[in-house]
This record gives sequence, C-alpha cells and structure tokens, in this order.
Amino acid sequence: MARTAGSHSDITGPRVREAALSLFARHGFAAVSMRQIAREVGVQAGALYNYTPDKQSLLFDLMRTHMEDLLDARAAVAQAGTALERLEDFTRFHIRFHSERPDEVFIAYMELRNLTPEEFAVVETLRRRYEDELEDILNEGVACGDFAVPDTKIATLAMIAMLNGVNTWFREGGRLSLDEVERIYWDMVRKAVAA
Amino acid sequence: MARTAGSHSDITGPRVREAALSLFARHGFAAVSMRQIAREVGVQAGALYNYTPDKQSLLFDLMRTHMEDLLDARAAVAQAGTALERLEDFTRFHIRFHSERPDEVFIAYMELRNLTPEEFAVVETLRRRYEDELEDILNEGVACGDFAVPDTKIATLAMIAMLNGVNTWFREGGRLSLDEVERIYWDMVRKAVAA
DNA sequence: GTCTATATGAAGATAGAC
DNA sequence: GTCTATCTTCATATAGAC
Repeated sequence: MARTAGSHSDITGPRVREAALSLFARHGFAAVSMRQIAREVGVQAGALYNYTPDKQSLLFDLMRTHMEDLLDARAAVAQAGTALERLEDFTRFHIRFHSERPDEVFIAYMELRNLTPEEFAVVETLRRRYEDELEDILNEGVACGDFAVPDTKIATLAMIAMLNGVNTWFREGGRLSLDEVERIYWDMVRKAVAA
Repeated sequence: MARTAGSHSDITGPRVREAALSLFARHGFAAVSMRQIAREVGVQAGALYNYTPDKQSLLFDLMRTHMEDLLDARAAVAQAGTALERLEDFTRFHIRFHSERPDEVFIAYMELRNLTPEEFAVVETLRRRYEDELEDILNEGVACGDFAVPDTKIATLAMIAMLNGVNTWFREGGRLSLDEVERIYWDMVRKAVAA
C-alpha cells in the first residue's frame, strides 16, 4: 500500500522481514528484488537499507532467527522419560512446530546455497544441535534394547526427512487434522525403529 | 574453454543441457545467467538460442526429461511378486536411481516454482505416475494383511520423502556403500509398514 | 526514516555479418 | 551455427534533500 513520507521505524522493521520471508518462500531468494520487497512493505527501495545492510543479510537473519526459535521452542517443552516417550514427544513437536511455519522452514532448507560459508556454518551448527537430540534419543533406545536401529546417524536424517515431508502437502482444513497427521507419522516412526 | 567460431551443433546441444543442469543445481535457476551457461559451454550467449527458445524452456526440458527417464527406468525393471517383494524392489530402485542423478533430482524438487502452471502440471503428472506404483504396492499389502498402514496416500509421501533424503548426505566413497544404505533404508521402510 | 535521483552493472533476448 | 553488437529492462546499492 502507498505510504506518504515520514517516520515509521517501529513498524517498518518487522514488516520488511515479513515481506522478505513471504517473497523469498514463494519465489526464491535470487528471484526476489529489493524493489519487490519495498513495494510489499509500502516504501521505496532505498528505505529498506535502514533495516538491513544488504539483501543477503536479510536472508541470513531470517534463517538464523528461525533456527534459534526452533531450539528455544524445543528447549521449552522437551520432557524426560523413556526413549519411546521422548521419541513420540520429539516427533509430535517437530510436526507441529514446522507445520506452523511453512515459509520459514521452506527457506531454511532451500536457500542454504545462498549463504556465505560463514553464514552457512552458523545455520548448520544450529540445525545439528536440533538433530542431535533425536540422535541421542535413538542411541538411548538402542542401548536399552527398546529400539533396533542399524545406524542412528542415518536413522536421524531419515526420520527428519520423512517428517519434513509433511510440509509439502499438509494444509490446515484439509482431509486430515494435524492431530491425525501426528498420529499417522508417529505410528510409522515408532515401528521403523522398533526392536 | 574458449572456442573459435564455427559449426558444432552435434555436440553443442548436449553440452548446453549439461552445463545448465550443473549450474542450475549448484546455484539455482534464477541465479544462473545465460552468459554463465554460455561460458561453461564455450560459446557466446547468443548461440544458446539455437538450442532453446528461452531460459525457461531449458529448465522445463531438464525436468521433464528427468521424470521420463525415471519412469522408463522403472518400467524396465519392475518385477511381479508379493507386496513385500515389490516394496523392497521399489525401495532399492529408488535409492539407486536417485543417488546416480543428484543434480537432476535436486532440480526436479527445488525448481518447481519456476515452471509455468502448464509446465508444472506436466511434471506433476509424471511424478504422480511414479508415486502411484508405491501407493499400489502399499494398498496391495494392506489388502492381503501383510502391511498395516493407516493411510497409504500419506505413507507413500512419507516413504518418498525419507528415501529422497539420501541424496542430501550420501557421497560415493563415504563411510557407507550404496548397498549398505539400501539395506538400512529398506530395514526402516519394511518395519514402518509392517503389520 | 523516507524520499527522489542516480551510479553502475548485468540480465534476457534479438539482429545481422560471416 | 556462431560471432559481435545492441536493445531494453531491471538489478543492488548509495547520495543528499526533507
């Protein structure tokens, strides 16, 4: 929407991030111009540089913030329990958290190649930290004989890939509720690692 | 490599496709210029238009060809048998075929948003045809009581997503051979759908 | 903090010579 | 079939007025 000249710093910052998030997810980082983002926010392109030093940093901030939000959210709800209980908790958390942020998740996986090596290392470290919890759960389950997994590192990647797939098709209000989706995937995860 | 003026149509065509494939996979369709492709091939940018009407068609051709290769390869080796045998055959075929074509697979999933609606429909129809075989296998297994799957449509998408994940980490000559990878994933697939 | 204006470069695609 | 040259548009980013 058009906007007359003036000061709006308190609201423009978040709006820039929201517009970039939505456009990057829909068209891809490389295909989106600063002018497009500015148009969506309702300012001229030059004004965006009050909020980001360049387009690249905008992408990196979105990705890093998403990974930090993921780790914070997980730390806030992770429960103690048996390996089986922890695995169910992780599975359901992963599906729910990611289904609520389709744009962030899409960008976090698709735009890795547009990061500098240093930025990539930061994002990958955060992602690895998240995946480590799942690997720990699988290791614990194998150690106590509840799970039979030939390679917990690969099983971790396989489970994450399977769960991430939910975002490619799940839509609120579709044939299945999120609860049903969680139950279906938990059923497959549970059996896939069962002893 | 530099190339003097002259006629090279018989070899330039495939080289254009190979260069585009490699560059699109590495940097993304939107981030690659026709000049980059031309440089890789060793011609000037204008010469590319002897082989493609535009950049977009180049992408579509790569994606459609990949999906047709996949269906052809699958049709050539698909076996009859029990649901369990067919599922193992499909699982191992999927991993092997996709691991041999990382660039094609990457593009086929990442660049869907750069297709026109008509092009997208073509690629999706081919993909759907491939996935239908897996769904049929799961339905057959459920019908005869060998499998317990609450929703075969979702299980199909979940299995494909899990198997596609192999390409994000598998490298020839790494810790595991492709045979070992196939065995590990087949173990998880088998158990995930087991009755 | 936002605007207008602009510097600078590169993009996709085409024309016409060889 | 490929070249050089060019048309036209658009990109990121900055400068300076308000």
